[in-house]
Amino acid sequence: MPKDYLDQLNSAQKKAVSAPVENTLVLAGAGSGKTRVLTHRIAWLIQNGFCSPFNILAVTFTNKAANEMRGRVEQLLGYSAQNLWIGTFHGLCHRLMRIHYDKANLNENFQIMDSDDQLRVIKRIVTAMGLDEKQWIPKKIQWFINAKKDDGLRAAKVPNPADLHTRTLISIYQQYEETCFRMHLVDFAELLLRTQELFERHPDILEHYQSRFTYILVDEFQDTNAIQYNWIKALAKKNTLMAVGDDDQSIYGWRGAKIENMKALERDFHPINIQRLEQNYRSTGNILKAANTLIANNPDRLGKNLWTEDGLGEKISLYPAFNEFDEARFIVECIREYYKQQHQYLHCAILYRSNTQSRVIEEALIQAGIPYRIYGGLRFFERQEIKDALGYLKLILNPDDDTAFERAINTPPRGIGEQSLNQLRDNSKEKTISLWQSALHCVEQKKLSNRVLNNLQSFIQLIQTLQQETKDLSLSNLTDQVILRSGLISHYQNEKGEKGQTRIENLQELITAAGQFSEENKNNVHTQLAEFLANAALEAGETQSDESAIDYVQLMTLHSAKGLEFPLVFLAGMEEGLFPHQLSASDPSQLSEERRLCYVGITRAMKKLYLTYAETRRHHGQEMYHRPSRFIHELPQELLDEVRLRTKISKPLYTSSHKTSHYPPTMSLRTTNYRQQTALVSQELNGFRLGQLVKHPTFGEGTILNFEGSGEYARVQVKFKQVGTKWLVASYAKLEVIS
DNA sequence: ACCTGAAATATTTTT
DNA sequence: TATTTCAGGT
Repeated sequence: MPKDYLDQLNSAQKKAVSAPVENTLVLAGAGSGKTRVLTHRIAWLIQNGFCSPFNILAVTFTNKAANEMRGRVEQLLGYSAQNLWIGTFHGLCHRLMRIHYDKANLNENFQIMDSDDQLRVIKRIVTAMGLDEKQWIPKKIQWFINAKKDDGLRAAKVPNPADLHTRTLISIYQQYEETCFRMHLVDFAELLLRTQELFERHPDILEHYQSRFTYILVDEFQDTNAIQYNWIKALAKKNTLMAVGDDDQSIYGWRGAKIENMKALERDFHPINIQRLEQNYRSTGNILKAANTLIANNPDRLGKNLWTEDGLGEKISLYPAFNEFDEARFIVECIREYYKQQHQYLHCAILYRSNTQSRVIEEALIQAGIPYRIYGGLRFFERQEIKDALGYLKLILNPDDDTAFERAINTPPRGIGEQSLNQLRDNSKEKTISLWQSALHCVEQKKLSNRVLNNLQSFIQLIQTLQQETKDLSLSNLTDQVILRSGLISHYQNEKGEKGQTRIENLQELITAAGQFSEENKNNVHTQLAEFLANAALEAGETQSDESAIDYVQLMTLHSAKGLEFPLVFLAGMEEGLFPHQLSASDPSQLSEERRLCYVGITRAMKKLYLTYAETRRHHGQEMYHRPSRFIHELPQELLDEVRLRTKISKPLYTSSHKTSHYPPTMSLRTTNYRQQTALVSQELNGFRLGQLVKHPTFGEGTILNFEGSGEYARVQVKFKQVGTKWLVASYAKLEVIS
C-alpha cells in the first residue's frame, strides 16, 4: 500500500478515515467523496492492524457500488482480498442462506424469484382463492407483501386489523408464504427476512458472525429500510460501525427507506462519532448555492452546508419552452453548440422525473443525429425470451417450481390448453402438491383426454431427459441444449419481423453468459447452474446491450442519476404536477422527498446546469398547462438566467399536422434577466389587446399583461385573479374575451 | 392458438 | 398518447 495514500484526501476526509475505531456516522454531502472515505477507511483499518480483511463487512445497495468498492479497496491494498465481505444487502444475505440453508428452513436448491416471478405467483394465488383480480390488484398486493417484509413482518405477525380488506390482504400474504415455501422459492425481501429469523433462532450463528465481523461499514445509509437496519444492528451490536450517508439525498422513502434510521443511529449506537464532509469537489459555487438554498426549504434535516473552493461559474439557465417539443429542441440545440466547442456528448446528461418524458427528447436527438443512451428499462435477464429459457433451466434443478412450470409448459405452445391446465391447478391445490407432481399423477392415472395426455407426457419426458442428459455437459452446453430442445429457437424463428431475430441473438448471448460464468466455477454442473440462476436474479444485467457508440448523451431519470456526475446537466420538465409529481404534491413528506430529488438533480451538475419547463405539455393524450415548478421559485433568483426565444419572422401558417411544425422557422436565442418581461411584438396580437379581460376554462378570469412571439406559438401573459400571472400559448389556451 | 379491437390506465426502482 | 390487458371471434 502506498504510504502516502492519505495525502490524496482533504482534511475532513482524512479525519473521517482515521477517526478513532468507534461507531461513526459520516454525513457526506453530494460530491464530497464519500465512497473514497469508505474505501480508504477499510484500507486504513487493515494497514494499521485494527483488523484483517477477514473481519470486515461492507454493505452497499447496488451491485455496481459493491463492485466498485471492492475494486478500489483492492487497489489501495495492492492485493486481492477474497475473504473481504463486500456486497449488497441481498447478495450478502443470499450468501448466508446458501451456507445455512438447513437452519434457515430452506431446501438446498432454493432459488430466487425476481419481481416478475413474484407477481405471477401472486396472480395465481389471487385466482386460486377465487378473488377478483379487478378488485385485488396483484401489483398492489405485491406492494403490500413487500412492504410488510421490508418491515420485518411475516403474515402471522402483521397486526390484526379491523377492516376486512386488510385482513384479506394478510390472508393472501399467508397463502403466498406457504406457496413460496412449498416451491423452495424466495423473493428478494425474503432473503433479508430469513436471515433475520436465522439470527433470532440461532444465536450461535449470529454470535459467530458478530465475532467475525468486527468492523462493519454501510454505504448510502439513508436508503436503509427497517429490516436492513435491524440486520446491521444485530451484526454490529458488539462491534464497530461506520455508516456513510446523506439525509438530503434520501429519495427512496416510497419503497420503504427510512430517513429516520440516521437519527436512530445516535440512539442505538450511542456514543457515535459524527463526521461531516461538506467540501464539494464537483460543482461550481453557483450550482452549490442553488442546491443549498433549495434544500433549506426542507424541515428536519440533520443540517449540512456544501461549499467549494471552486469559482462561482456560470449562472443557471432557465428555459421556458412553449411545449415539450420546443423543450427538446432547445436541449438538443444547446448540446449541439456544446459539442461544437470541442466537448464530448458523454459529458451531457438529460435528467427527468419520469420515463415518459424521454420519448420526445429521444426523437429530437435522433432528428439531430446525436448519439444517446437511455438508462433504465428492460435488463438482460428480464427479457421475455431469456426468462423463457431460465424457466426450463429452473425446472431442471427444481421441477416443483410452479412459476417455471407455468411458463415452460406453453412456451412454445404445446397443445395443453387452459382447460387441462386448470385441472392440473385444481388437482395440485387439492392435494397441496406442485404442478409438476400433479402432472405426473395425471399421466399415471390417465386423467385427461388422450391427446392432452400425450402432449403432457412428452413435456414431462423433455424435462426428465434434460435433467439426466445434461449432468455431464458444461454449463454453456447445457444451456445450448435446453434452448434447442425446448423448441424456443424454432418458436422464435417463426416470430414475424426483426423481433424474433433479436430474441434468438439474446438466447445465444445467454449461452455465452453461461460459458463465462462457469469459467470461474469448478463445481459440478448443476451446482453451477444453481449459482448461475441466483446470479441472474440478483444481478439482472445491464439495461442495454452494447451499442456501437462510444460518445453519447446520457438520458435517465433523476433517481437513476444518483451517485453520478456530468459537466453539463439538463433538468427537463420543471413543472408543477410533473416535478414535484402530482401524486406527491399533497403530502408534505412526499413533497420533501421530491425536493431532495431536485437537490440530487442539481448536484449532479459540475459546470453548467439548465432547467427547462414547458408551458404546454401533452400528458396522457391531453394538453396540460402547468405552472413552472415551485422548485424554480425556491432557487435564488439572482442565480437564474432566463433564456428567451425570439421569432424573427411572423408567419402564422403552421398547422400541427405538419411534421416539423413544432418549432418556429427562424429563431435566435437571447438572454434576458429572469422575470424581465419584454413585449416583442406589438400592442395587439391574434385579436387580443393589452389590458383586456379574458377567461380561461381552468384558470378563470384575468387581464392581459403582455405578448411574445407570433404565429401559432405566440404567447400572451395573463394575470389571473385566482392563480397569478402566467404565460400562455395563445392558440392553445382557450381564452375567451370578456371585455 | 392466434388475431383483433375495446377498455383501462398510466411516478420514481434495486435486489 | 401509448401501452397493456381482456373479451370475443375465427
